[in-house]
Formats: sequence, structure tokens, C-alpha cells
Amino acid sequence: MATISDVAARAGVSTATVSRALNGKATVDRDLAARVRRAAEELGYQPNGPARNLRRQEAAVVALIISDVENPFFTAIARGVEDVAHEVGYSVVLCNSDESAEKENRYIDVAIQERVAGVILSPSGTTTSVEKLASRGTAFVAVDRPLPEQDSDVVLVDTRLAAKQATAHLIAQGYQRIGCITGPIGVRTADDRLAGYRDALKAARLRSTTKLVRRTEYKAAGAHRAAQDLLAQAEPPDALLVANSAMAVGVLQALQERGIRPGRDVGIVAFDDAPWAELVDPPLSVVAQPAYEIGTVAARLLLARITDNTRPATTTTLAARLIERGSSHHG
Amino acid sequence: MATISDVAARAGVSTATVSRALNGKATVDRDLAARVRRAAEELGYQPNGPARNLRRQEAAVVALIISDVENPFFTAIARGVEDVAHEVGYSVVLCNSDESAEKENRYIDVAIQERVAGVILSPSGTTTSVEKLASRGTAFVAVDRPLPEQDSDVVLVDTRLAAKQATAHLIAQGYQRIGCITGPIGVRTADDRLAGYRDALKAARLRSTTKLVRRTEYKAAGAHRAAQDLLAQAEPPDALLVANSAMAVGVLQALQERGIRPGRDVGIVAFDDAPWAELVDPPLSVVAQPAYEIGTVAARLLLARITDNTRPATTTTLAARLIERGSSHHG
DNA sequence: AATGGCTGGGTAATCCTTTACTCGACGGCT
DNA sequence: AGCCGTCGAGTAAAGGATTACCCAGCCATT
Repeated sequence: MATISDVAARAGVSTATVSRALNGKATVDRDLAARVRRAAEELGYQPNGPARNLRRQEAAVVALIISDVENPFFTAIARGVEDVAHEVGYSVVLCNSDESAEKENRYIDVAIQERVAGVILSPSGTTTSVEKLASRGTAFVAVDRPLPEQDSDVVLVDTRLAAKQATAHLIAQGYQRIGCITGPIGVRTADDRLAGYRDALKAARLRSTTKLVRRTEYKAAGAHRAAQDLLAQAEPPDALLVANSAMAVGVLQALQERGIRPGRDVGIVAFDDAPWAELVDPPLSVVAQPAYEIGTVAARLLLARITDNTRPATTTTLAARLIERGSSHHG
Repeated sequence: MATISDVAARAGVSTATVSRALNGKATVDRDLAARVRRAAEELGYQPNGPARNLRRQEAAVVALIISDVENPFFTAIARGVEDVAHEVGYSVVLCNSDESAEKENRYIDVAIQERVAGVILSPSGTTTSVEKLASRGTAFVAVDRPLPEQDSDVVLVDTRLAAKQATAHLIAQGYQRIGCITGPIGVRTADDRLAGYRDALKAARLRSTTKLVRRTEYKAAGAHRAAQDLLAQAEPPDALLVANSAMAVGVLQALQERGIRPGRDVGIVAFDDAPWAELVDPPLSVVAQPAYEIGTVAARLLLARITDNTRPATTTTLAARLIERGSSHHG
């Protein structure tokens, strides 16, 4: 594979000049620069990234560590990050932590070792791995979930408020016994959605009971079991707040199996506006989160922090939007 | 940031010994190795990846370049690749080419520059960028779509046969005028699905007409327009073969808007078994592709090729499975 | 004409690890 | 006792790009 000195030899200049010419430094004669570029072209020269990164002590790469590649919410964030990063010549590498602190930790180690310019992550919960980033001075921003003990840039959705509004909407529609199926204990978004749900019950002076709450992983299977379980009770819920779209799949399946019709029999509102939400019968009411925007905002914050790591930490909270459709309306 | 010589100084040995100890080479005294590890621990030493990769001339990283991160088919492949790669200590970086030859090309350049160990990609169509990989001797394998002029490892689905079977199924159900909505010209899977559709028509001695075929990008919006367009014709189709699940969303929306009921009025079979396929009414008949398996197979092939780039090229073809549900049954 | 400033480009140090080569020490063998 | 093989560990040379520093030449100024 051609190196910079091959190019230098071919163009009849020193390696320093090749480097300057190829990186567009001003101090190179125009004709010479052209000759260098031609030589590079002819040899099919591609600079050696590791060598460059070693010397520069930084790579034009940002790592994006998300908790589930198969969740459209996170892939939409990824798109947002990618679009912004590409504009300024950064590459994005996507890592899937799979909601596992160990994998997250491992990817953070890799990111540090590869000396990436920055990291965007949806923290799994444990903060120790993130401390490593902070202590090394690697720029990072958290998305979707805050970092308790760190003052870092964070981009969040006001998910507690959104959950409250969604629940209030169900109450306003006349549902009486509203249940909640949310994510695992300790996952901040899951806790917040539950808190918002309770806020709404309290505001409406409805009694809140753990009998109507189930927590499982953010997947269809867990939500399916949870819904089965809730509906099999002596006093089953007449409405459900569901914490993401994968879970909504499980819940709707459970309803189908029991011959229960969403809306008329059991009101449903789920987080995340999946593309299929309007296709089911009745259409699914959802809380739409601005995932793409989370990505773009986070990327811009990260880029700012890469250039100046002393800037004060910020918290950006974006609003979610309740979209009322048939599944939360009686008859 | 601590370097290997800091560790060496702290442990009172040479850098060579530190390197050997940390990389588990046998020629280091057990006690010494322990001392080194402790020193590394205390300093929070993380080896410098670029320096290591520079020296080793290769990184334990594989790049996965897929054409759409938001398509569950590709994220399932990604999971498969990741699971296999992790087992042997490789990291996976995911790049989104967005069905654009230019972005694909850019990511291939990045992969070459970073000297990744190998590349798995779903080729967008143009082969020139892939030739760069071949000419540099970087291991790569293609997934989902073959590379016309390259003899490389390929992992495919027998999508033409699957399309034929799906169409034959529609014919067997009594549908007469079957249409096809598939991806862009030049994208191999789109061409194959169309070819399989025609195979089935021919086998049943049905006339094939371009009036019943529409090609658009592999997205909901394009398929929505295509379906609208097909159904607005004087002699509209009474069944549709749809080339992926995002397109299915667009098609089902179009049917809904026109008050047409899938199955009874217009038979539908779509590629990709989306999680919501059973939730719509009637449930959607699909061609399920073994996406996760494509990923695992591709990753294993890549690893084999990384260790021996002279091995002969192989083509693995996996079968898809038709799942008959309500949307392809009259009444 | 001599000096100073400026421009363009070369030399060589540097980034940090890995590893080929070398060497000392020790144990065993004759 | 002397020699050889083995083992463990150090020295130093890559690996390829960037860049601080330096120098040659040219123009302008006095």
C-alpha cells in the first residue's frame, strides 16, 4: 500500500510538502500542490489513519453508543447524529450496548483506546463507565437519559410530562382503571414515564395501585406477558399506558388473543410514533418523541464540546407530542 | 493520559515487558506480569489504539456498511454480525450508506484509511468502490446483493424464488390481476423480486404487463404513491406483491385511504416479517427473510477471509419462508 | 550593496506500541 | 570446571503521518 513517501518520491518533493499539499495548507505553491495531488491520485494513495491519528492525538470520529439498534427511536437518533457529523467531516460509528452495562463499558473502553473525538451515549444506568470518559477529558453527551452524578451535556425528552399528559388524556376520555407497562427499574425513562403516569392519577384524585403497574424489559415479549398478567386480574385495567413501541406490539398482541378491542374495551396510548401506528385497527394513539432532533442537537453539542471542553454543561429538554387516535377513544 | 512507558516506569521494567505482560505473552515471569498489571491498573492505563494499529498494521475492527439503518432487515443483520464478531474480540462499526453510492464510497475510503480488518456491505450497485477494497487486499463480503464483477464471498437470500412462491400463492388463492411494487432499477434485490414475480405469472400462463408494476425507492412514501397510482387505474390489480416492510406500510395506508380491505378486496404479500404484521387487520402475509442468520454467516465468512484471503470465494444462499396470513386470502 | 523580511519547502523529531534481536544469568551436562 | 541451551528481559528499530524548526532564495528598502 502506497505511503506518503511514495507520493513524495513520485512528485519529487519531501513528505512534509505532500502532507501540507494534501491537507490544503496555504504554504504550498499551487503548481507543486497540483503535482502532488496528481501523484497521490496515480498511486491510489490513501493516508494511513492510525498513523495520522497517532500523530494528531485525535480521530475525526464520534462514537454513538445506543441501547438498542432494533429500536426505531434510537435509529432515528442515529440518523440525526450522522447527518450533522457528516456535514463537518466526522464519521460516526454506531455501537449497540444492548441495555447491558458491560457492553456499554466495553464500547467506552474501545472509544477511549481509539481516541475518538467524542462520544454520544444513552447511558444504561451505571455511571462508572462514563466517569472514565470524564476523567480522560473525552467529550461526551448523554441522550435520552440523564447522568446522575455527572455534569455533562444532556439531551432529554420531557417524558414525565408526556406520560402525565397521555394519562390525563385517557382519564379525560373516561377510562377509570388505568394501568402502566413500563421499562426496567433504574432505567430513567422507564421511571419517569411511571412517575408521569402517577402525577396524572394524583392530579385526577385517582387511586394509584401497584396492581396496575408492570415493569419489564423494553421489548415486545415482556410487555406481552405483562399485559396478559394485568388483564387476567380480578379487576383488570380499562386502559394502559405503554412505554415504547416494541412493547405496544406485545400489548396489542395480548389484547388480540383475548379478543379485547383497543379503544372501546381498553384504552391504549403508547410511546413512540411507529410507522404502523395508523395501520392497526383502531389506529394507535401515541406519544411522538422528537428522536431525529435529539440526534442533531446532541451532535451539535458534542461538536461544540470537542472544540471547547470547558464550556458549561447544558441540559436540553425537548417536548414530546401526544397524537390522539382511535385506541384511546371509547366506542 | 498514561502511556506504556509510565506503566513501565512504575513497575520498574522496560516497555517491552509491559507490552508482553499485558498482551499475555508467555515469556514473562508470573510475578513480574502481576506487578505490571497492577501498575497498569493503578494508572488507569488504556493502550493507544492508533499506535497499536499502526504497528500491527491492522485493527480488530470490522466495518458493516448497510444501506438503511432504519430498515429492520438491516438492523437484524447488524445484530448477527455483532454477535459473531464480539465472540472473537472484534468490534463492529456500523455505517449507513443510505442507498447512496457516494456515501458508500466515502465509508469504504474511511474503512481503508482506518485499516479495518474487514468490511461487510450491502452493495448499492456501483462496483467501483468495492474494487478499491479488492485491490488493496482488504477482506470483504457482500450481503443481500451480489457483486457482479467481483468474485467475493456473498451471502444472499433466494429472493427470486421467494417472490415466485409468494406470487404463486396469490395466484393459487384466486387472484387474477397481480401487481408488483418493488425497489429501484439496478438494486439487485428489487430486480430479483420482480423477476420472481414474472416467473410465477409465466408459470401460470398469466399475462405480464408493465401496467401492474411500479418501482420506487424502498420506502413507505414511494410505495404509497405507487399503490395509489396502481389502484387508480381503469383495471386495477386485485393483489400486490410488495418488496419490503417499509413499502408495505405505504401500501396498506393507500388501501386504507381508499377503503379497500386487504385480503378480501386486494390480496397482499410483503417481504420481511415485521413485528406488527400480525397486528393489522387482516394479518399481513409475508416472506420472512433470515436476516439475523445472514449477519452471522457473513461475519463468519469474513473472519475466515481475514485469516486467509486466498480462500476461494463462496456464495451462500439462504431460503426465505412464506408465511400465509389473512391478507392473502379471499373473504 | 548590504540587510531584513517573507515565502516556500526540507529535515528531523514526535506520537506510542510492538517485536526482532541481543544479552546476561542460570542450570545441567560432560 | 567449562560449555551450551534456555529463559527472561532489555534495547532499539520499525510503522506512517504531522509539524516545529530551520534554511535558502528572492524582493524591497535604505
